[in-house]
Amino acid sequence: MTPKHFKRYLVTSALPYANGPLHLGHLAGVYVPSDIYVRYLRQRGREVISICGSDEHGVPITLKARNEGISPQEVVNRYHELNKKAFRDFGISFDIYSRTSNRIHYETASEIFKTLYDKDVFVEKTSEQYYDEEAATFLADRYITGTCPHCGNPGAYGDQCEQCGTSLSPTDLINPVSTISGSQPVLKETRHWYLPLDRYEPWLRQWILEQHREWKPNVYGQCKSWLDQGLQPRAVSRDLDWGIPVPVENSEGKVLYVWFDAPIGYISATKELTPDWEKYWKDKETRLVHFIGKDNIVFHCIIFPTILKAEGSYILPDNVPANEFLNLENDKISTSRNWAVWLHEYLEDFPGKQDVLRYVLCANAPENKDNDFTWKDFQSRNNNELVAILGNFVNRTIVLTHKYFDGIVPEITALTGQDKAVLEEISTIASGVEQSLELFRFREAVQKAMDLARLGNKYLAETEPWKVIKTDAERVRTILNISLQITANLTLLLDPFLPFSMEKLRGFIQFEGRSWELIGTPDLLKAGHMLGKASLLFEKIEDEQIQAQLDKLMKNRTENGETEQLPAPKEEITFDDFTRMDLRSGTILEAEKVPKTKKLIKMVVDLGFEQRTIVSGIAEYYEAETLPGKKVTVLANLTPRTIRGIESKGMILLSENPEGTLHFVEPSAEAKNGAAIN
RNA sequence: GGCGAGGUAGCUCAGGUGGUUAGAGCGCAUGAUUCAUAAUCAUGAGGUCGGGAGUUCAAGUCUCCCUCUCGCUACCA
Repeated sequence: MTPKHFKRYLVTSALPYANGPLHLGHLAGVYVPSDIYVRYLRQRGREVISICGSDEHGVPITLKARNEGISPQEVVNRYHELNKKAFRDFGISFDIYSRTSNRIHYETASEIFKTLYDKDVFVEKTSEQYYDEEAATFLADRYITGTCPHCGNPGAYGDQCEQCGTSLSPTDLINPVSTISGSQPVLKETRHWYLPLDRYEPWLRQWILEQHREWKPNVYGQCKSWLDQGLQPRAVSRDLDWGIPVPVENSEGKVLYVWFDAPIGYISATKELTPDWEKYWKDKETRLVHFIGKDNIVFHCIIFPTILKAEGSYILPDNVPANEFLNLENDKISTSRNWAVWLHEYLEDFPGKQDVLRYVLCANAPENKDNDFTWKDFQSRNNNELVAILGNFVNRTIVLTHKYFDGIVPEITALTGQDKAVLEEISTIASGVEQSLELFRFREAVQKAMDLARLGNKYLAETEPWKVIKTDAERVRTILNISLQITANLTLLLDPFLPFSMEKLRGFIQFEGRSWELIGTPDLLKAGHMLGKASLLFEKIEDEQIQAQLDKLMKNRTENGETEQLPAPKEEITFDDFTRMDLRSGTILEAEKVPKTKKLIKMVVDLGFEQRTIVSGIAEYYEAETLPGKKVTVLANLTPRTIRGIESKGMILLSENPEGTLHFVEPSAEAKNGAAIN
């Protein structure tokens, strides 16, 4: 639990995927916590490096490139630079921000693959996958479209139908079409290498479930869930032309699967940073910590450690403080719906306020469960905490010092019991912050750190220097000296959280100290020291600014919202096509939920000429008991299909709203059972 | 359906190994104060700790059942 036995720290932050810009969810979940952590460690003088970079391989990038008519490299170049700049702008202090399209990464990933290959770690398997004969290439799932077997959407992708949300495999699609050439793909055998996670399961159980019980509950639980469900071998290669070529013979057209090479990017980046990289990756006295979001838990807790373990010479992560997700104004952040706050846009609207966002995201970080970011909360934390508590204390201290002592730190004349208690309290607060940080409890840490500013305000309120000055100027010297010491200590204590503001504050008081170990020192500022020029540390955020952000979000929502969610018009058909469908009016006689399913209801429907058993996935929208007597439209000549052991003869027609709710298409009351619909 | 994570004051959250009147911040009310960006300080009101049963001298904290939210997974128009 206590990290004392570690000599040095290797901190990694999830490599952002280089096919889009960063939003505040990324910052809150991964980069703000990791940056606070490494800044704190540096300040303590610990040996630490912070590693990050762009993850630049994988199918989505090739798709984006294809859509825009540019090369994958151009896509990743664009977002690598954009995201690198966003991190820099927000003071995320990586020691290196690398990228997985670098040569050194190709070498590192290839080497590790080779090592595992030579050790016979992989299993080779042949399977059938779609192949585009015109383009002479295997097709990734996303490159295949076809008709969804479930909802009939003709534009479903090979991995998922975006209309009904079902996840698919390419062979499920009806009439599959290659999006590359438009031709009909054929199934062809292909050979791939698999990482046999199942063989490492006993070891993983031991290592995680026994030896890392201290991991956060959400992380530990997620791992347990995966382990209990049983691990399967996972393909480490793919047929694709964008990525790291599989470094063995007879592997033309095959690259490493992006999940295999991405985490190795941490290693390559370390190599790029320092020739001394091995002491970080191979010395047991290094503490490896991965900061990630919850979507990455399986890769960092199960797959990557398995790779490292199989390789044999690397250390394993000591902790993986994964955060949950941040919602935005009560809704999931969504890139495709443009429901997000983009980092570069934030800085345009709130220039110079990166610390405000860092603060709010830390204080409200989704550490244990999904959390909600609202602009109103952003405003109130800024106005009530940063401005009113921290900024205000600093300001009143500096203003009083200028007013009474011309900006020169006055000397201590005599210490009262209260003065001593306040000075001692500084160290107590600091050690509380330390404890929280060591346990990755960042929201608690920042809360505790702010207590020092609260203490300062309380001290001023109780000692009332503005009153005492009229009767006892000597006493005021001590009071302001102590207030200034608190201010100087604040610059140290809050620096990991608010680096820009503390830099500014150091300028206000002309203080140079940086070391964490100085915290608690009662004379950081010597008597006679001249303060610098000061201004306001934080400013209020007005309602109009908040409303503008809300309006911007709502505008985006209506623009790419509901209308685009409606399915695209289908291609024209003939009357003949239509008449092939035998649509009938019917009435539900019986209905019961199919046991052990979430969505299925089994119904008996009266079609006049006969009674049919039909299974339908509507249990999430209708109670079985309410259904008997309901009139429905039935597609009567659909090929029967056995679902959960029940033969379903026909299909009940339902309308589906953009948000996914289902509603019966009901014939009017006069329609008799079995009446044809045409 | 299976697995996992959650459901604690109006809001956001803390609550090692069960033990006196369940905590913090914000919000709210009242009072004090004016050095300060009408900021600050003090006091107070507010909780059947999702519901039920059980173990125990004693449960927010352990066991079981139920319920709601989120994630993964299965099944599925």
